Amino acid sequence: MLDQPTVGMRVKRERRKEARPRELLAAALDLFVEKGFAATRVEEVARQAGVSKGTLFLYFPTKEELFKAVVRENIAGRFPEWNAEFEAFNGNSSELLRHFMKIWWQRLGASKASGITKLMMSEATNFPELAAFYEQEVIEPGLTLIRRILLRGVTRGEFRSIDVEYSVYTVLAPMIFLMTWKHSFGACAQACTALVPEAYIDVQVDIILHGLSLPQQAPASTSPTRKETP
Amino acid sequence: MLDQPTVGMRVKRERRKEARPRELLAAALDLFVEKGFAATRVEEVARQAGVSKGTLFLYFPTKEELFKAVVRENIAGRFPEWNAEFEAFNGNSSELLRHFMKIWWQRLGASKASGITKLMMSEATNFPELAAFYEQEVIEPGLTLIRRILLRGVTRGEFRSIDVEYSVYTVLAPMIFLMTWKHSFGACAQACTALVPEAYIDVQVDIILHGLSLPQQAPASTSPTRKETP
Amino acid sequence: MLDQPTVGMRVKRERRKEARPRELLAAALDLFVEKGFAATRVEEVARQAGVSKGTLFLYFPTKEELFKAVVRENIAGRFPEWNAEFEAFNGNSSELLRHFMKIWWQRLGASKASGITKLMMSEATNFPELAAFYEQEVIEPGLTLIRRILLRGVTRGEFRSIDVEYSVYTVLAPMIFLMTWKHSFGACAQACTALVPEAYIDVQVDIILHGLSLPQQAPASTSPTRKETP
Amino acid sequence: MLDQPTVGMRVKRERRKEARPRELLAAALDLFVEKGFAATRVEEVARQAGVSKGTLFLYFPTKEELFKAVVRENIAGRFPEWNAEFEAFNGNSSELLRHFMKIWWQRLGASKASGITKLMMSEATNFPELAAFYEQEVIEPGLTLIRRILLRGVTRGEFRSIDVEYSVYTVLAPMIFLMTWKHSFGACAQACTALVPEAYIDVQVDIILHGLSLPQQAPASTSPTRKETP
DNA sequence: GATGAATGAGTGTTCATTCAT
DNA sequence: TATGAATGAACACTCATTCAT
Repeated sequence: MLDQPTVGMRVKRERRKEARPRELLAAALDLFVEKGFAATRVEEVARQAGVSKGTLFLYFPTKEELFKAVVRENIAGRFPEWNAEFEAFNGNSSELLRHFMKIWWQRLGASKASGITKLMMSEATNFPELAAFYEQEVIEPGLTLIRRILLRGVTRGEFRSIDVEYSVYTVLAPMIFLMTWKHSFGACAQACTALVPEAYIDVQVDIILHGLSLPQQAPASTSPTRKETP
Repeated sequence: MLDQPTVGMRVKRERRKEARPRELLAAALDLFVEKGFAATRVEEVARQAGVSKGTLFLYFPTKEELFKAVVRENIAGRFPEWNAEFEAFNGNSSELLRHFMKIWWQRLGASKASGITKLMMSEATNFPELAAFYEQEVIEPGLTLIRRILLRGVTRGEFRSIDVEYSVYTVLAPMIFLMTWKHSFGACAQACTALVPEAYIDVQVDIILHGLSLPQQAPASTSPTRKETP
Repeated sequence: MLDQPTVGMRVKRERRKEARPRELLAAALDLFVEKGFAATRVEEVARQAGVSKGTLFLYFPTKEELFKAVVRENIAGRFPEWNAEFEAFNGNSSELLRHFMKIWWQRLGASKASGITKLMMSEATNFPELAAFYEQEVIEPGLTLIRRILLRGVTRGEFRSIDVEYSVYTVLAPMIFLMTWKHSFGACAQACTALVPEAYIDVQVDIILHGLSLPQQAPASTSPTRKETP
Repeated sequence: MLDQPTVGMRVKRERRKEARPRELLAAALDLFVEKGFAATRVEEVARQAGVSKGTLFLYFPTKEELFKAVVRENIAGRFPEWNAEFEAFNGNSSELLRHFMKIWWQRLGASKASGITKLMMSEATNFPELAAFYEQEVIEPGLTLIRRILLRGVTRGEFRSIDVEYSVYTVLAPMIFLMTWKHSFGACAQACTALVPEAYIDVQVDIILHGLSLPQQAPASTSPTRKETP
């Protein structure tokens, strides 16, 4: 996206050819996030990418495939990297969980890609094929990664032995909530619902780690979470 | 909704006339919750309410106004009742929080009304005015109630002194998540995303109370939460 | 079609409602015959019937269904009448066959409906569902009727015992040919391909009856066929 | 078509250049016959000819011109050969007619060329200029040949004196019908419309000869036609 | 000459909204 | 007041044709 040519620019055919899908995916991400799947017009995606409607269909055979490509490009394709980071991590599991949630926010939650998740929540029931795809490519790997983190903590004796199957949702829920919120009420900012994501995450992590900690000890890391004066 | 006449019933004209908007709103609630805003056909709403398409537009000038009316009609004033319950509660704050989340699920989360919340999340940005209304009438009182519960716990020395402003979201997030999930991926049930709400809530409450508990002690109540063998 | 209101006329809503399908079918017949199935635009059908495109879809859910309705109205629906005539016929089988082919021409072949058959020949391979429908609703009953006529002749000892299964095509082929021809080269009238249908049919019938007659005798009827001077 | 290079072959540039239109015409013939004019995609023609879409338009300015070229290329001058065969034929006229129809089927009807005729029937009205050309180059010589055969029979006292001008259609119709049928309903084979061409032709010839035979005698040849038990 | 990326007018179908009855 | 026939602006997707390379 760095050297993406502006619409008017004359560029070599071949370079454009290679750049096209990227430009289309960028435009599609923008518009899907802004308007949702159904309300986004393929023609507008094309226009925003600086091409004609027909050209879009040269690269993506249907609107649904365009959407899937957006999901792959922005979310699904990142799990290998995250899984690798998980496996390479050396610290204790509390640090791991905190690390995981922080980089999740930095790399996904704070980006436009978080809008995709909110979008899927909204449209899942109306586009079952899309929902199935998303479940398989995003939700399932995501849940698996969280599960592995929690199991690591339990196995290593760092977390108390909780019901892992349901505890994954304790980690997932605040993330999903944050993405959903950010693209709904967070975007219609009233005072009461203003939410500083980083602070929110700090607090969630803090409480979750407390919640997972072994009875006799405080959670391993005493991180710089926001705290009220005692 | 108790004396809502069944479609076939012969009722006095005047009563029907008054009942019309109610029947339309009931049908619209059903369908909006089931299919979302865009995918709901006004004709189907009318049919389900037992009137013609034209009649619907007699009462609601546009589909958007119908949607607004549905949301306004259904957010209902449950809060006075809940606030009263809060004030009358005598047990410790852990029990209070657990009680609150359980009855929330029973009375709201499990009902069709939870679909409204999911809907609002989906459509908030498309209906800013409505979003503001919803924030004021639903979200704000909800957050306030949660805040009071947490403050009670902290004040009474039952919870550790957390950042209350952000901790409310620790309570809110799992509820919002559950409602959203239930009406999205929960409805397209794949194996991996099956979620038994009551069990889910038990686990969340358990972890939250752990997370809020004072360092030196286990959470007050040893409730029937799902646990792995120690 | 007698009192079909002209487009501009103001007519009672109800009367129009009833007339609509007929007007649409008439327009559709015209255009399908003129341009073929694929090349006919539903919008033009609607316009020619004096309604908007949307209205057409109020009466016929798809273009294919519109076509089927045209086929039913103009061809398929006539077999009961023809079958009845067959059963009521009292003369000998030669007269029956001649009678059948003549009224076939008068009622179908000479009408615009003959264009439908030509059209189906052209588009059958591209619209398999339509082809199957046509085969079932038109071709099969048509072949059956011809088969019954021939069998009658053979059974009554009026025709020689031919291979009835293939002889039906001896009767069918000239009719199909005539319809096809009329709407193809017959419409681009060059001298050499001018074909007076009635005369053509007379000759075909004459030869067919000769061809079917018993060896020892001339065909029963000495009809007014065109003959060269002996 | 004998030395048409296979797609993958490396051939001298000049030879390929000359071969191009031929390859394109061959591909176009295949596809037009298989799918009809409208349903054939120029891109597929190009692909099947092993060139790019742009190249096709180098040789044929429009799809219509390609179609015209295909028809012109394929109607071929088979008539001199057939006329010569006619003139050299020594047997009686019944045998001649039977012979003629059989070789017609073997050499033309059974080949891809029969698809051209069906195509022309379908598209004649859309390509009047082409229709005129086809009439002059194919239909007229064909009718003339049939006319000569019939006249021969009448002149030699082998056929009864029928109206030759119209009787030619008695011969032509089953052939046209067979080609049309083969490329329409014959290709969507339902049980009821299955048609074995050779058997069909035998029966047609049999009946036609019977139909043409002099009153007092059976047709000259007692050929192996399909017959029911006497 | 040959390519194939790009175009954009055109198609069947949907649906919120109108309005004569 | 209530109806439901009628509307027409959209929309996803196609494909013959163009033209820079």
